[in-house]
Formats: sequence, structure tokens, C-alpha cells
Amino acid sequence: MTAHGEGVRDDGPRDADETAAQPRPAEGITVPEPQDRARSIPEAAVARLAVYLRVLSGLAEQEVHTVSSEELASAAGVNSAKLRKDLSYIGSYGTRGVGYEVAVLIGQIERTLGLTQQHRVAVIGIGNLGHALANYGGFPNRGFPVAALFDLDPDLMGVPVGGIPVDHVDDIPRVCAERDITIGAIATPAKGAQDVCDRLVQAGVRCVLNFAPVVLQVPEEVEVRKVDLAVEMQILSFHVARRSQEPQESGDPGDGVDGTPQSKTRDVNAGADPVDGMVVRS
Amino acid sequence: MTAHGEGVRDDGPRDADETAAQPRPAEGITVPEPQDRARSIPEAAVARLAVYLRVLSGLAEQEVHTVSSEELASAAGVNSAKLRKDLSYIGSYGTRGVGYEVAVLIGQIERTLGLTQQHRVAVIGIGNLGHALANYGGFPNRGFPVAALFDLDPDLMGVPVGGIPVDHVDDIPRVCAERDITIGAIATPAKGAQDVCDRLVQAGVRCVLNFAPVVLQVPEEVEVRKVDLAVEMQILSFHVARRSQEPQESGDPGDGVDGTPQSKTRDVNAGADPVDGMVVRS
DNA sequence: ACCTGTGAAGGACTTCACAGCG
DNA sequence: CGCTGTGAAGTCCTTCACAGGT
Repeated sequence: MTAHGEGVRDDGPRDADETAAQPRPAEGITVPEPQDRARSIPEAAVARLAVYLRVLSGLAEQEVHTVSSEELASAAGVNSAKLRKDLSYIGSYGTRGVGYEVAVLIGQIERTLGLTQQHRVAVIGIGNLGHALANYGGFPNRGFPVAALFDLDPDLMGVPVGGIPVDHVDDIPRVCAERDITIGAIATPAKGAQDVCDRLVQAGVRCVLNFAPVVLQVPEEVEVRKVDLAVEMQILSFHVARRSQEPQESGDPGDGVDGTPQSKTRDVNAGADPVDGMVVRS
Repeated sequence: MTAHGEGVRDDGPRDADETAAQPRPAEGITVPEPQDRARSIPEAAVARLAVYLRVLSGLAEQEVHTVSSEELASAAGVNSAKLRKDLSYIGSYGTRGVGYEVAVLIGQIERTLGLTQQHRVAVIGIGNLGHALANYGGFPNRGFPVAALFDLDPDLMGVPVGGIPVDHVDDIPRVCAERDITIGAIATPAKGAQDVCDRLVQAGVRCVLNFAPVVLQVPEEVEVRKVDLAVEMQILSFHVARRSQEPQESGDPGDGVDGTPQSKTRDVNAGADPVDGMVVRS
């Protein structure tokens, strides 16, 4: 999403449609619209599929071959009904009374998310974050290899970061075409972000991950997802403020549920994993 | 979001409720539930308020004193009806026929988001991302100062990063208490994340920003927001795949809208800004 | 005239709950 | 008997459209 999330999300709470004038369906009875040619998977479900995929990869590595909706759901942090519905959007690959075969699900989710095609990423803005991204090298499973780096700083030109030499932003069109870049990650300060984005679009890049605190204007065929740390922190801030404002909830009678467990199901995610974060040093 | 573009999309897809058993209202007519004591602002609206705040700060700097819902909305990438509804959740601070006073709105949004209280942030995991976060110093307006850094690596102990010396993760409880930390940003590899999170919770931190590719298990009084780059990229991937699968939409008759403008309203966001991204070098 | 604030309609996503298959 | 897959109900969010100030 992000979303959404940017959920988004988130993000999230996360969608960018604003530019296009919408069709406005004809009057009268609300017709189903013959527009759903392919399976239309809810945006929110797509984001979760990516999460399930990560969890499933962890399971595969632990040689787990079968998993129930309940298990998978709790490891992914959702409830099982939601998980089953999400999976139902991509087809019926479970076995009633048993569960899902891990390998099969992985394959189907990868296919749905378009991970059979490899996406090559360009990072623009080689500051602290740019470095982090450039070194992010191996993503969970099928990688999103970083294949180009750009900056304005003359001192950086040609300097290799994470094994890739930095090019000048003016070369974005040429280099992106040569290296078949499909995703651009904008990690510049706010000021230069729209300009960089325009160049990426010009170069034919149709997916942008924006870390700059700016709302990018793009033609509608381009998909932008935004990651904004300040926004995330402000949302956290809101929730704390809200909680301290709303002191003690008078004990709800008739439901003595509490003694919240601190950590359950802490195995699946924490297992032996090559699923390294984006951090390099421990 | 995830959401794509803005909300993430995100995200959107970002919430962590699973543990608690819900009350199940009594049978019969669905009662409104007397549960909405304080103004309950939709989660989705909160995320956008943070975005409006950033745009408004930019306007304030440009000495703009008044703004209409239409202007503010387009700068924030949402439609004006949504913006007005969002603002209505925090009260009526506009003037009909005129618009909103920038300074007033900023104040009200800050109050709503709890930004009157300052939040001190601890970063755990001083790798590439950790460095980026530590140097992120000044957030848009009211800062979220980074006040503590932690890692496992003995070589890093005491080394200052962004002006703050690194402490050992074993000291999280003590240091967090001493420095009154309210937000923890987990930038460790997946393996150590849950452990670090448990220590933060133990230290009384109730807000966590999680960058590790793991679903953290926390007691319900703790709020977790997750930022997962791999997930964001996979969502982008899904949208590209989908578009190339669904070739040409046969020209929709009766609606010749197109010629999408590449960039409109590119001023507000790009203005002279101290709103530096998290990148240090240009 | 213009723009805000908001009820009401509409749409999207979530949860329930159970039929149906292994 | 357990677990998946899914209509139906419910909840949350968005968009419409207009009443009501200025």
C-alpha cells in the first residue's frame, strides 16, 4: 500500500487516486459493472498476501510442508477468516480438513504478485537512507535487485555503493533504459523529489517508492507508494495521546478476559532466517 | 494503500488487533454501543491529518495565511470532500466562503495528534537504516528527537552516531527510563526483533515502529506500526503485473477524458523547505 | 457568489457462521 | 470430525450533494 500501508498502509491506509475523473455509472439500478475482467483482489488483501508470503517462506525453510489457516493467520497477525478470504481471491489451493500445502501457496502468491518477473530497482539520493537501500541487496525471496544508483553530488559519481557505481541524475533516462529498471526508490530531500520523479516517469519507470515527504504528482499509469516516517510517528503519537486522555475504562462487567500473553507464536517468524532486515551490522 | 500511493496505501493495511476476545453485544436490535466516549477519529483520517500538517507547515513558511479545502486537498493528494470531513472530526475551524486559517489549523492538528507532548525516540539496531534514522534529526515540525541508540555489537558501544553514543541492548530498560523514551524504532534484523521489542515493552515503551520483517507480538496496550520495504515493493509489483495482464481497455465510449497532466500544483510541496527528508547528502 | 460542514448514500473491507468436502 | 471456502451481515470509510454561513 501504503498504503497504504501507506496499510499502508498502510497504508494502509494507502491509496493514490485523485487525478482521474471517474466514470459515474448510469442511473437506475446499480449494475455490477462488467469491469472486473481479471480477478479483482482488494487492495488491502494484496498487502497481506505479501505478508503471508514472508511467513510461508519462513515455514518452508523450517521444512514445514502443511499449515492450517489458523496457524498461518496467527503468525501473520490477522484472523483466520480474513486469511481464508484473502486466499480465496487467488483460488482454492487448500485441502479441507487438512490445510494448505506451503509450497503450493508460495507459488500461487508469487504468481499473483507478479514475482515471477524480476524487478530491477534504482535508488535516487545516496544519503543515509540511500545507502541503506543500496545495501538492502537480498530481499526475502525473489529479490528486487538494486541495479542503479543516482545522486547530484559530483563527489559521488562513479563511487561504488553496495557494489554499484553512482550515476548522475541527469543520466536517469539513459541508465534506466539500459538496465531495464522497473522500480524507482526516491530517497532525496523533499526539494528534488518531484523533479527526480518526473525524470523516472520520462524514463518509462511506472512504479515509484517515495521516501521524500512530498506528495508526488504523476500520470495515472504510474503507481506511487509512500513511506513517511514522520507520519508514522505522528500516528503513534496520536494513539498515546488518546490513551492517556481516556484514563481507566471502567471494568467491563461479565468478561474477565485478561492477563495478556506477552508473546505467543514466537517461533515461525524468528526461526533460522536469511530474511535479513535492511540492517547490515547486527 | 497502500495502498498505494498515499494512504499506503498503504496502508492501510496496518493494524494489530488480534489478541483480545471481543464482547459480543446482546441480542436483538443492534445498539449504537456507548463506547464512543471521546471523539473517535477514523484511523484513516488520522494518517491524513499528519499529511495535512506537513503541507500546512510548508504553506506557513511561504507566509500563506489562508487556504481553501480545495487547495489544501490537492496539495495533499486527496479530494476536498474527504479533507473537509477529516477536518470536521477535529472541530470547525474554517470560515465559510473563505477557507481555513493556516496557523489555526496547524495548532488544532498538532493538538489532536498529541504533538504538544514531545516524544523521544530510541533506535535499536545501528546498521545502515539505524544510521539513517539516527541522523534523521529534525523531523518536519515539532521534532521527534532521537535520544538513545542501541546495538549488540561491542565495537559500537560508546561510539557516537549522529551525536548520540550507542548503548548495549541489555541496557534498554535503564537507559529508556533515564531518558524518558516513548517511541522505539526497531531496525534490527528479523532474528532479534521480538527480543528487542520485549525489552522495550518491559522498559515501558508503548509505541513501536518496526522495520524488521517480523510480526511482533505485544500486549494490547502497545501500539505497533510496521514499515516493510519488501512488502511495499511486492505491492508495486502486483500492480505492474496486473496492468500488463489487462492489455488495452477498449475505449470507453462517452467519456473522452484524458491527456493527464504530468504535474500540477507542484509548488506547495516543493517550496523552500527545512522539511528535509531523512537523507543527508543531496 | 463562494466555501465550509455534514447527513445520507454508496462502496470497500471485515467478520460471522455454516455448508460442504476430505 | 476438522478445516476450507464463501454467502450474508456488519462495520468502517468515502463520496455525494446541499443546507447554511459570510
